[in-house]
Amino acid sequence: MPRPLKASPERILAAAAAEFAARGYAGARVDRIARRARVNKAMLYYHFSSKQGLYRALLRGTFLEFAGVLAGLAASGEPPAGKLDAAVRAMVAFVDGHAYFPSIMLREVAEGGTHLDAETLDALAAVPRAFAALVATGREAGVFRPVHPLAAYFTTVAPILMYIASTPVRARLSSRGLQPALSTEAFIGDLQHSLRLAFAAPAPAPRSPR
Amino acid sequence: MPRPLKASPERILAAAAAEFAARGYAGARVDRIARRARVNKAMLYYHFSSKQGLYRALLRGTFLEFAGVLAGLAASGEPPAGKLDAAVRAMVAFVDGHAYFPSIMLREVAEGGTHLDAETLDALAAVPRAFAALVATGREAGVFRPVHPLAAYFTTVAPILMYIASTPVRARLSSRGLQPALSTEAFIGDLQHSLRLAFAAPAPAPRSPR
DNA sequence: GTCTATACTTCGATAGAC
DNA sequence: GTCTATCGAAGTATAGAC
Repeated sequence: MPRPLKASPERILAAAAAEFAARGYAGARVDRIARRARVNKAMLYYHFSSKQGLYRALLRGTFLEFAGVLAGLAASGEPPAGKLDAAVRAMVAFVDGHAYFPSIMLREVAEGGTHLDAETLDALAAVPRAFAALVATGREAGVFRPVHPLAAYFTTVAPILMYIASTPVRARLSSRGLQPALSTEAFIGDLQHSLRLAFAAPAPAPRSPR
Repeated sequence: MPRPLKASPERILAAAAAEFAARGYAGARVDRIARRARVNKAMLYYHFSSKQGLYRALLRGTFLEFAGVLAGLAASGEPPAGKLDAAVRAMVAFVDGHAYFPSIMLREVAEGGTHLDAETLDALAAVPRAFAALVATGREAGVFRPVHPLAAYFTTVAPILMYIASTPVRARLSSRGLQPALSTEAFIGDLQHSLRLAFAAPAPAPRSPR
């Protein structure tokens, strides 16, 4: 294996992820990305042709990977309530390996998808679609109430993204005594509990009470 | 009233809100803000001294206003479950008058609060604090289960912010047939329903069943 | 308070040698 | 595939007259 670490394109993508997450598309500097990736700017443009091309390549790959994880869960044999818990866990786990994901997702939503082309939009759409498939199995099994799949998606994903992405702000607020602390484990537990209750089909009324 | 419309500082704030929401802090252009506000750049700097100063002034005011709305709800005499519904409605209504709010909030979270000074952080912290007060009244009344107030805050606010801010992306996805439509009314109804179930204290087991 | 004109800086992108 | 050097555009901010 003569290749020392990672090849240039991968190193560039990793550096771009950190930079875009921390500063946003407009705030990101191509020079900084190149420096972090230990390549020069010309190399970066050689592989990705523009700042925009680099951004889209990064997001397309990330969206598809994330959607793949959710699709795997939806197709698993577990009972639906367990799939929901697993989805929450899986999203948090995904973020462990892709620390830049929440920030970039939040930013792109806020930006209205301005920087995305058709191909990247397709990849983005795969994420809620995979989650909807998961919810559908619960509805078909009669254990979830009839929530709109997209409403369920936002109710599940948005708190996770915002909680994780807000870690630095929450740390600042906590250290200044402006906000109580909340550990990831406690948050995940609370959220899983909330979602189970939120989506559960109402217990059927007993046939003859009393 | 000789003054034609709004005074310069207010027009500048309004223009800044639109620009920062659409493009983010780094993407926002002082020239564009000045042009939209129908003042020149020098005027803008005269009133707000810097791009950063303008941004902070805008956010501080918005955070305090939003926190004020929630604090008013928490202090109302309504039953807690009704306060929760009202909080969801109030957040959506707030956004109607402050269309820029969701994008800016999402962006600032993603950015880690980098652009905020102590004073603006104080204003930001007032928002979850007001919501926690609302949740506390429900817990004290015994009708909410013991969720962490901050977890409840994220579970409530994040879906609303993301749903609203994602309107442009969702429109693009819907029009390309990549995603089902979801009206604001349907979303709000689903979310209110979900949150009522999610936070409700479990019904006490009947003393002597059968 | 309001304007025009401009100084100074930084950024995305490329040319061209190796 | 990799580098150095650099160009032109665009950005924040200010000077100075009114």
